[in-house]
Amino acid sequence: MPEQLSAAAPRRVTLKDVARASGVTASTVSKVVNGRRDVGPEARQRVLDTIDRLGFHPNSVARGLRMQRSDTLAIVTDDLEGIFTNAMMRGVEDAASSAGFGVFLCNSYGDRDREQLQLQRLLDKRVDALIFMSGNRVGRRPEPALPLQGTPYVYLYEYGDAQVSTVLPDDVGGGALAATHLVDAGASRIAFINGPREWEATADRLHGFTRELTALGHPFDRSLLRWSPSWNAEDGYFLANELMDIVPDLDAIFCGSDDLATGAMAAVHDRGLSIPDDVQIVGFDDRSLAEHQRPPLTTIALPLHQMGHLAGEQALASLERTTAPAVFRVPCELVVRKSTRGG
Amino acid sequence: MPEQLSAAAPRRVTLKDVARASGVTASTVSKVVNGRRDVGPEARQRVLDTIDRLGFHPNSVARGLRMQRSDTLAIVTDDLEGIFTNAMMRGVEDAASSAGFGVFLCNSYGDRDREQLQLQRLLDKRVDALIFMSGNRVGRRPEPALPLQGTPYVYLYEYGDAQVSTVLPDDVGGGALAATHLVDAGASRIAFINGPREWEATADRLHGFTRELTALGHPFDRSLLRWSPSWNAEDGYFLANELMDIVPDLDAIFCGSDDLATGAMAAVHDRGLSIPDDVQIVGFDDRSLAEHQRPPLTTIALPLHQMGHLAGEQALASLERTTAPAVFRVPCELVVRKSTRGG
DNA sequence: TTGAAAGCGCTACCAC
DNA sequence: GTGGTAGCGCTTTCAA
Repeated sequence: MPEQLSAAAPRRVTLKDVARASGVTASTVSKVVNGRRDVGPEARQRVLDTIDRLGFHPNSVARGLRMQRSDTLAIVTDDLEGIFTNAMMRGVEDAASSAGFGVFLCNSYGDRDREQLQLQRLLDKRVDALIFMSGNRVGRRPEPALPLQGTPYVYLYEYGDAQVSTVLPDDVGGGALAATHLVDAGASRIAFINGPREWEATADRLHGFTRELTALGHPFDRSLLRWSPSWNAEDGYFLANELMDIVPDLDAIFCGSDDLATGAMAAVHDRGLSIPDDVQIVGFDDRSLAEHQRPPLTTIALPLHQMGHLAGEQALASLERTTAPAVFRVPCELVVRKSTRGG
Repeated sequence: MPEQLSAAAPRRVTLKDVARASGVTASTVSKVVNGRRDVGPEARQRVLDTIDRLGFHPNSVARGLRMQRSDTLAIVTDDLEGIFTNAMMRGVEDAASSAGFGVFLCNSYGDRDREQLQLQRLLDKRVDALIFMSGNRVGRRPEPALPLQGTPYVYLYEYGDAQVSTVLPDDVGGGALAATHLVDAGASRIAFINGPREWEATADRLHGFTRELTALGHPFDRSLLRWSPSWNAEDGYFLANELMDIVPDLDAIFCGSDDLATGAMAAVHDRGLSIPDDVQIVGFDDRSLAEHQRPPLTTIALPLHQMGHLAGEQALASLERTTAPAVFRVPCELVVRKSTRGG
């Protein structure tokens, strides 16, 4: 009977195959594969050659069973289609990949039952660590929907009350960045269209913004602050108009999102004013739409990739159980384009 | 010595624990867990109770080793941050999740060496099937960077020359949809700002568009066709202006992307014309920016979630090795908003 | 330096 | 119906 009848799924070569073919036992091959030093040079070479010749690759499942670790991370998110999730996931994947880890992707849709189901599956698969990532909000999240049996986890773009490592953008610093830039660019009557009050980030940004303005000798005129009910362009348009009605000599608007900024720019245009000559605009987020505005929008970039990367690293680090949990505030970055005079 | 010194990572309960605690052997427990019928009712009940009491969950790694299957899919993409990847991934995750499968995420950055590395890891982890997903283009891709050892795979939003199941949007139908809608809406001088020539999709859309127009008794005037060098708003703006210069009585523009349409709308506005009263605009893709345009943009929605879902299902189906590979064209959908008079 | 043996947690075959 | 046994592919003592 021919051994390889179906070429489709040939039996994969195992440790034992290598052992047999190089005239040693499985133990020795295992040692070679794992870089142990207690193997004779000639035996090692023979094994190495055979591995190459046979194209042997260790079965991770078997190794995982034996080692009680799977070299696998998981991202569980409440919104796989959130506008920021992509970039963060790429960061996580980068970090995991560099360490030889795989990453599972789970979407809970923010539903607790679903999260529970997903978590149980992940625990059954023995993932080594979890990353809870929020897609559409920054805010406190409840405990994981399931006791995690000692599996370590970190929060990314969200936080809980547990003793858990947490990765967030530095919103305070982001606000300060906008303030510095606008003052540098010669603005003196500066308004702030902030995002919705419910979002923790908005308080932080306001704080950073006003504090920095004060430090720079341009204390913020609170009457020029607006809390937008949403992050959308429509509200940016409306609020910018409202501001310009009240203060005709307004010369700069800092917006809590690129969408708000887009609306604000439309409002400025509609009055026949020029950006940045009459009014300078700064956005927040650095979504792709920012650079395609006319003029291209100066904005504060959320460090999404770095945040994801850091979360991945922290998840990995948690496996060593050596470091204490911490909260990380990743610096935002000022991206100067044409809607301000700076740069 | 206390058994549970570290509460952090208690030993997990195994099949054997359940067996012991219910006075049967592992075999019997296994049968119960797997819903076998050859177990006595009272034994079954006892086992079930114990499972519940102890909180037993089968170890997937062990099961995977034994069964030679991991209940795991993998997505390998060349662009994790592509504007369409999110939605497709969610579709895949939905399909996988419903079947109790997990999904690995891999980013090759379009780099062949990286893809090779990733694929090898996935094979080592014994994933059951792969989904190759393109993030930023529709086009022929080379063979997988590694012989897949019989692991089945499908293409999503890209295709190769192999005998491989492939999931693509129905671009021909999408073009036709736009034609029908515009004619219904009373347009008679219709232009088409198509995407770049290199993209396979653009030829398909043009074909569907013109064929349908002809069928409707409004043959397409080829002089009103433009091939944009990019998908961006800038080019949409420029080309729309060019078209309006040449044909003053233009009353509709079909654009190959929502970004192109955004540019076209700006051009129309700049001339003091009204949308949709003077000129109707239809986009393509249905990205989130579409519904926030002023007026909100009528567009042809790419069925990204459905495509991902279908790809997931096909990957799952390929495990049964019963169906022949096929290429699927998932219908686009007309989303009527305010930039056209239809609806 | 090498290998025999045990075992990670599970399923399946085949007696009883 | 039930359980003993073997084994999935690997790592790790421990003895030789």
